[in-house]
Amino acid sequence: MLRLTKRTEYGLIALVHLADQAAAVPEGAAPEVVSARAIGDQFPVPRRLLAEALKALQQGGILDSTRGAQGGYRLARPATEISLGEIVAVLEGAPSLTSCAGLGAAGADGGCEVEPVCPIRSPLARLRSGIWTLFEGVSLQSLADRSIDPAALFSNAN
Amino acid sequence: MLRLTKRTEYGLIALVHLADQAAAVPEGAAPEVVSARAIGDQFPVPRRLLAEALKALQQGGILDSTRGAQGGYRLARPATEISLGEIVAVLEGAPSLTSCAGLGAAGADGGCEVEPVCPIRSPLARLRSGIWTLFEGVSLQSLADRSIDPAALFSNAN
DNA sequence: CGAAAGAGCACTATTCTTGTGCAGATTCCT
DNA sequence: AGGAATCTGCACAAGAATAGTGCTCTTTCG
Repeated sequence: MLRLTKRTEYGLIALVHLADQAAAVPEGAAPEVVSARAIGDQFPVPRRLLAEALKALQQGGILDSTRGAQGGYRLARPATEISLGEIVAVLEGAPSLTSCAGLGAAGADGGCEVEPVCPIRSPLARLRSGIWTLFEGVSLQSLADRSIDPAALFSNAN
Repeated sequence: MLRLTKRTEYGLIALVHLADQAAAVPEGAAPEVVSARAIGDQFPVPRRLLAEALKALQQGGILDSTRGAQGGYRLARPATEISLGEIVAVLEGAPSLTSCAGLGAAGADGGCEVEPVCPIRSPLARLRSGIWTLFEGVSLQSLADRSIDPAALFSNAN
C-alpha cells in the first residue's frame, strides 16, 4: 500500500532542514551537524518520533550521525543525489513491486496467464508503480527548494 | 494522508472493468449494465466490499446504477472524462488541501507568517499536492488501457 | 568526571481497515 | 400477482498499524 505516514513526514521535515543547512555553507566544506533536539525545537514534532525517523535514515545510509556531545546528523550525500524514492523506501519499507512486465512481448495481450486475477496488473498496482517511478526522479534538493510549485514537483527536471 | 486502500482497489478494478465493457460497445450507444455479482465472479474480491465501493462511486456521480432484476452499474460519463483524482476523492474522502499558495508574491519568502510550522508547507503536504495534481490529469481511460506502461502513466498526455 | 547526544528496547492506546451479516426497497420476468 | 434478482443502508467484530511515551545504555566533548 502506498501510504505516507507521520514518521515519513517527520523524516522529510528533518531532511529538508538539513538540506537547508548544507546549502547555507559556502561550498562543499564541512556542513555543521544538527542535533535532533535542535530540530525538535524548531518544528512542532514529537522528539521521540523524530529521533526514530533520523535513526532509520542513518541506518539507510542517507544520513551520517555523530555521537556524543556536540553530535548530530548531516546529509551523507549532496541533496541532489538523494532521491525521494530512496527516502520513502527507508522510512516505510520497500514497496515490494514484484515485476511481471519486462518479459518481452510474449503475446498480443502480454502473455500473463492469470491476467484477470493477477495483482500485478491491478489498476492500483500500476498506479503504485507509476508513482514510484516519479518518486525516484525527484531529489531532496527539489523538495527543499520552496520556490518550486508543488504541482510542478514531478513535471520535468529535478 | 495519501493512502490507497483495498476499497479503492476494488473500486478501480470495477471501474476498469466497466470501462472495458463500454469500449466494447460499437459506438456511443447503450453500454450494458454490469451487476456487482458479475464483477465479483470475475475477480477475487469480496462482493460485500465491492458493493460498498460501487455504492460510493454511484453517490459520487461517477457511476449510474439501475436497480431491480437485470440491474447493475454503468459509467455515468465516458472514461476519458473521469479523472483518477475524482475517483480517489470519492473512494477515500477529499484530501483536504487547504490552499495557502496562490496569494501572489507577498514577500521574497512568500509571506506566510507561521512559515516554519505551517503544515501546508511541510514537505509531505507539498508532495501530496503534487501527486494530487497528477491524479487529476490521469483519466480512467488511460488506466484501463493496459498497453500503457505504468511508468509512463503520469508522463504526458492522458 | 559530568553533561550532551545518539542508539536501542518495550509498552500502551487509539484509530483504521477489512470483512461479514441481515433487512429493506426496487424492478424485471414468469 | 408473485418470485427472483439487484441495489441500498446500517451495525458489528477482529485484526493490524500508527502514534506516542519512558527509560537505560553507550559514546564523545569539555
